Amino acid sequence: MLLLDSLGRRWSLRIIWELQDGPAKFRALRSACDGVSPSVLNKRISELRRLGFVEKTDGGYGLTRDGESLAERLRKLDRWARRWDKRRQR
Amino acid sequence: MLLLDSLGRRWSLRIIWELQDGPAKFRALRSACDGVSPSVLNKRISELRRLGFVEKTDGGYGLTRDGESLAERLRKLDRWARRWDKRRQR
DNA sequence: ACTTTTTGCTACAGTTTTGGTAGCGTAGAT
DNA sequence: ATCTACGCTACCAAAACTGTAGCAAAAAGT
Repeated sequence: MLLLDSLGRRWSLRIIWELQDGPAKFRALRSACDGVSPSVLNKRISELRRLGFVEKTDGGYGLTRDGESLAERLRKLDRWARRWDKRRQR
Repeated sequence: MLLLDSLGRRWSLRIIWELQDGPAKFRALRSACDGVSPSVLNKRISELRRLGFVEKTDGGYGLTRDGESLAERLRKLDRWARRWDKRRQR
């Protein structure tokens, strides 16, 4: 599966998720991601930039157009997951 | 993000993905997943069963209704990823 | 009944990935 | 000069994953 080959590693999608409301700086992004270690975060950011999902903006790291598009898909998936979780708890 | 909390670990979504065309037995599922080690596969299967995405059927391990529903979402995401990849290669 | 094959799964050691903390070098503000 | 915030690297410990071997039970074949 192509998506998971690129984004299946830990924190990849989470980073996209945390950037969906606008750019964030390295340290802010770090604490948004439960304090992921800076080495891993840096590695992920590099990968996401190479893939074209994330870019450096004036306000920190932000999503590209592709990144925004992916974030929208993730929101859909998240809505589904929430419904699933509610059904599940009954 | 709720979905990734549950399914963010390696092979979780891949297993769902590989089961989308019908049940598979342990060893077949294993080789479908690039020969993931049996210990990890067993762990993931247990988690997915506990979450209610996978169940034991007569033909091996198969998707529950929730599992099928998730697989459908993954297919949509995969279609998006393929389009993204094509655009990207230009 | 007996052998053979297949199955799900465990055990173990080695490698890779991630976690956690400390801190460097730079840049701007005071 | 000092202080603060920044991105980022280094380092080691811990956790996760890999790869292989092999067991016990069930199924299948003869």
